[in-house]
Amino acid sequence: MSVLPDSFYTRNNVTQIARQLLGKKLITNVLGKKTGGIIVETEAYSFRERGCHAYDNKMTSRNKAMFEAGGIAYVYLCYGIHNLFNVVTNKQGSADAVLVRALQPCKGEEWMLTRMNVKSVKRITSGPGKLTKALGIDRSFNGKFLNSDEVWIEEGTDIPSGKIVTSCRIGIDYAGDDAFLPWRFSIKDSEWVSK
DNA sequence: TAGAGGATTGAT
DNA sequence: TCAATCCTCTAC
Repeated sequence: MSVLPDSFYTRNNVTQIARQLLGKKLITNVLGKKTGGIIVETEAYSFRERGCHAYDNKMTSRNKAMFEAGGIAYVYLCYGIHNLFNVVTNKQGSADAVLVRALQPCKGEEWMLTRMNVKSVKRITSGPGKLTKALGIDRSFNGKFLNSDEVWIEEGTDIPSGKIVTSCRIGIDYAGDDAFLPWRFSIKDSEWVSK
């Protein structure tokens, strides 16, 4: 199984990357415990629109990872509770990113069950805050390369465009008209996508 | 340095 | 429908 090359991430087309990440495998290796899943839901964010933390090229101590060259992780805390995992894309200085919203577990299910303190693998990764907990991702992953020993993305199944559902992004009402951009992508009929 | 709010979730 | 919970940003 091969890890995605840097050239996958550094393209200047964040929505295409968000679509192509569907079917790929996100894997973490935390304290020797390998866990991961197939990406089934993503959202694209770009500095060109208001839904993005880096809108209008505004760099802060929180979002500076987004301004790095594509191929690293951007992890931040939301609502004081949840770590959200993003894949940084585009070239250095162009702050685009893809939020991973849901996975289909495919590796280390027993560790994920332990982390989530549940007995069934169902729904343990069906949401951006839950999948980071299941995979052991926290803010120490911010800025990590996606070909490191601790987190990486592998080639997976190519999802034909007919199997991809496009919709509006979630939870960004403050973004005005940009909240209606069809930049959320998920695999049709997958039982693993978020609610 | 204080105050407001958020790319969510799960319980009510 | 709402609270949990704390980091981040903005304004003063």
